[in-house]
Amino acid sequence: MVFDAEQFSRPSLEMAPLLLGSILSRDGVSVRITEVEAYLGESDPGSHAFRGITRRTSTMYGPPGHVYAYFSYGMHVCANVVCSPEGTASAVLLRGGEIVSGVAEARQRRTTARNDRDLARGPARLTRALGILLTDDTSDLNAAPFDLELAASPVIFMTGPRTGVAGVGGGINFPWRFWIPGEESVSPYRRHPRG
DNA sequence: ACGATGATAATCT
DNA sequence: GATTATCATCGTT
Repeated sequence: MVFDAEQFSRPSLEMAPLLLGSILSRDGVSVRITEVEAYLGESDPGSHAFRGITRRTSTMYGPPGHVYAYFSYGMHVCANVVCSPEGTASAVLLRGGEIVSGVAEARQRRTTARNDRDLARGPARLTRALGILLTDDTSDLNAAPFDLELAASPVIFMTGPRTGVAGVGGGINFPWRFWIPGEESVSPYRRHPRG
């Protein structure tokens, strides 16, 4: 046990900045988290759980400190940390990080990465570098093959609009993206044309 | 540096 | 059948 799962019984908006600087390991590769996004659940128009519980979102209603993994754009896996008590949907999407050990392993999984900076820059790249699959959905982060070490002390961070969220949930009314300023592994901000 | 585009499939309506 | 919490690649500055 490397963290107290009770810590994640709070809303994802509170947990998101605390995950910055934390180290997530899986199967020989360790990533220092540098960018995340908070999703509040049923009250959040940008959240998968906005329209209630479905087969996919049921994990977000599960116990905190577990993995919510979903399949995206036909070829990518993205990973969240479930927050809030069981029964309440809330999660923090892991958007990017820096490989701090197991670079060779990560490179084997991320053969298209041209440099080490790109190994885990972006949510789908991060899961790929760690070897996270759809079958890791609902996994406990306190048990093998995972290991999560929360940052010992709070980190300086910045906030802004969430990336890639369509509709009203993506506007500046929901500045729920958090990142460590100056980090190479933080994805550049992109404006998304909305038709 | 940035913008456009195709790839590709689980989930939901 | 539509939508999508994306990435790699190619083109242009």
